[in-house]
Amino acid sequence: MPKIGMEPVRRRALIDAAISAVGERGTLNVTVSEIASRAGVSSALAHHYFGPKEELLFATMRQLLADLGSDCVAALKKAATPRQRVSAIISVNFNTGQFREETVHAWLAFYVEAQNSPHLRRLLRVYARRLHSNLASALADLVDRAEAARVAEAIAAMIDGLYIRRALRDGLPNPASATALVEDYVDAKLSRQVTRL
Amino acid sequence: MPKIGMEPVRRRALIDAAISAVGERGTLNVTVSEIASRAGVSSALAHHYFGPKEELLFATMRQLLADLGSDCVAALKKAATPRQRVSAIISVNFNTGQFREETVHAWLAFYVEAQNSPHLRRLLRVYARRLHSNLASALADLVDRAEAARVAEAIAAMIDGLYIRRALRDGLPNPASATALVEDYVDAKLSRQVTRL
DNA sequence: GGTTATTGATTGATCAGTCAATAAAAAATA
DNA sequence: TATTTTTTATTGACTGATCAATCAATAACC
Repeated sequence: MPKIGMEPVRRRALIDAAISAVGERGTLNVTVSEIASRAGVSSALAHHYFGPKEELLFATMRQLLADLGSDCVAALKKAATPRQRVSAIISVNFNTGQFREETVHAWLAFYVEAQNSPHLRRLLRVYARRLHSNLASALADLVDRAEAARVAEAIAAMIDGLYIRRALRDGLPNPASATALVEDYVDAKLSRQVTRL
Repeated sequence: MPKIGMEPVRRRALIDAAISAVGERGTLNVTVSEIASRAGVSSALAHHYFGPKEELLFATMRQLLADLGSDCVAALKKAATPRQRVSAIISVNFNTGQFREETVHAWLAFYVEAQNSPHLRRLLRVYARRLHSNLASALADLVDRAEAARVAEAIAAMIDGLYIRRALRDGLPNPASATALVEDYVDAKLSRQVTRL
């Protein structure tokens, strides 16, 4: 059976399995066996490729971040104006795969685990900073720099908060209304400022 | 040694110990022994009073909610105008014991656990609904009803989001700036509306 | 013959939950 | 009042389950 070159295939399968297992259960308290069996392999193989369980979870988090990152890059590429760039970032968070129930639960689980694990914490901070800087740089063209930083923080908080509420109430804030809520905030803020473009 | 009438004392001590254990570790994955020893008793006693671990955690969550609730009632009592009532609610979330690092971590942990436990989910939903209705009723005097509901949702999301970010970055959004951010949003929204009061 | 893929079986640790035993307070009974 | 009985408080020791991690063994590849 051993076909060679299996390593990348298995790694990816295990990570995908981990995402779906964590997402479905809503917690990082999933067993290695559970993940492995979803990926169609034994738990021993999971350890063979990833070593300790933590390592597999780190890889999973990195994958989640990478997915969001590439969605974000793609969305920004299509945006022509600064205001559109802001909308693109908001939209990515609510309208791509990110806002699926499963993914939302996984994100939340990782957020909590980051409290314990400096490594996970660092990964999440990278995401938070990138989100913030993307927003702030788009906003910097629309309002003054200090205000841009503040608005970016508020938008980011609203996005995170809507994720939590999405996870809690069963699917209540749907993508469209979540997007509308954040956009409305942006409009409210921008309408009081002199736009530079 | 057995002094009678210990039950309420021990229950309270165990709940307090649970809050601080969960808060410090940032996860509900604390052992009954850990909680019990913080409370100065054996794990067997914890089981004696609360039965299964879950029950102790439910009681802990209920305590957290009750604390927030009474802080909220107290703050609302001092508010004279609708606008002040909105501010009071915002301020409670950021300026009382609620925004301490420990408490924030505990909240987050409970949020995640609620994904698995319908019972916890119900408890949290009560909190979310109360927050929303408090906000919406205050806002209903300032903007039209539909808009009030939307703004309330946005404020609630921002509050939750700032909690997450507070938990993630080490203490970055301090109470004052968190409050300012939300207040600024409220002002931005209200300034575009005809106030009725 | 060395490398890669794969697993079943095993080990060791951790924990939730139980239980029998101890002791003091309170209640019942003599 | 003196005694026995019941109730309440408390724990150490134990049990059973769960799981992460290891390892030796098997087999295909090159």
